Amino acid sequence: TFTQNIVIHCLVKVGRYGEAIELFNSMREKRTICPPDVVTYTSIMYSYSVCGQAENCKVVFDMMVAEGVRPNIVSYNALLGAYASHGMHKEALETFKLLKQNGLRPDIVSYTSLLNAYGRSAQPEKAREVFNEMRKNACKPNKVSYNALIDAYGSAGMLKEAISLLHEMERDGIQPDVVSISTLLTACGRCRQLTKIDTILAAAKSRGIELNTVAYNSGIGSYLSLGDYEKALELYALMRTCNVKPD
RNA sequence: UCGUAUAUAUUCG
Repeated sequence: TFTQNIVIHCLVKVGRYGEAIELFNSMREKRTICPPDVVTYTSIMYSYSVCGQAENCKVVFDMMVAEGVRPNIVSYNALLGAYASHGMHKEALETFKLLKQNGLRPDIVSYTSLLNAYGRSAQPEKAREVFNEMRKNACKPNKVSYNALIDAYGSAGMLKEAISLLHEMERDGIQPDVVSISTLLTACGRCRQLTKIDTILAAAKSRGIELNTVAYNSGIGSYLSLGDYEKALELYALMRTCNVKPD
């Protein structure tokens, strides 16, 4: 079972989902030799999540329960992640409640996924509530949690709040990273505040955060989305100067 | 890091 799980994991990572499911089904058929365990089911749930098939992710989750394997926190988190990626906050919240009903404690991944579900459905205030609840339950938000909340505000047009989280995280002892910066650069375009791009680039520089390709793309994309081609080209030139590869 | 699974950024059809 352990060996097969590793193979399934590899197949999923390289995008050979059909073969992963084939192997999964063969394990279920010959249950006496290598029966699927909680990791097997969860890996398959994850593969459906990656394919954007939240419904099938839930089907496998139910299948696991029906076949006598207890979902653990990672299984619930995989389902939460599938819902979150589609902004399906209602289903995500139900899953979150269900996990607690089954005696499991939400961990940082659970909270961050639920937060993200609200962020993706344009409900930054609900995302903030989840963030606060996380702390109340002695679950310290990390870099990923902060970045997800920054994106929740940025996607909702609340650039001020997004930027102030940069300072809030530092006060909390957490260093912003290139994802934080990239998220904010994207937010500048969505919030139509291109003048903040320079502010954010300066903030990155002063913290020693090196921008990568995605981060430059974010900034250039923000300029382009509002038609500021001059600034877009300028940023592209900076990217070349810094030896960051365009894609 | 200590044999396998889960959460955050650019592309908006």
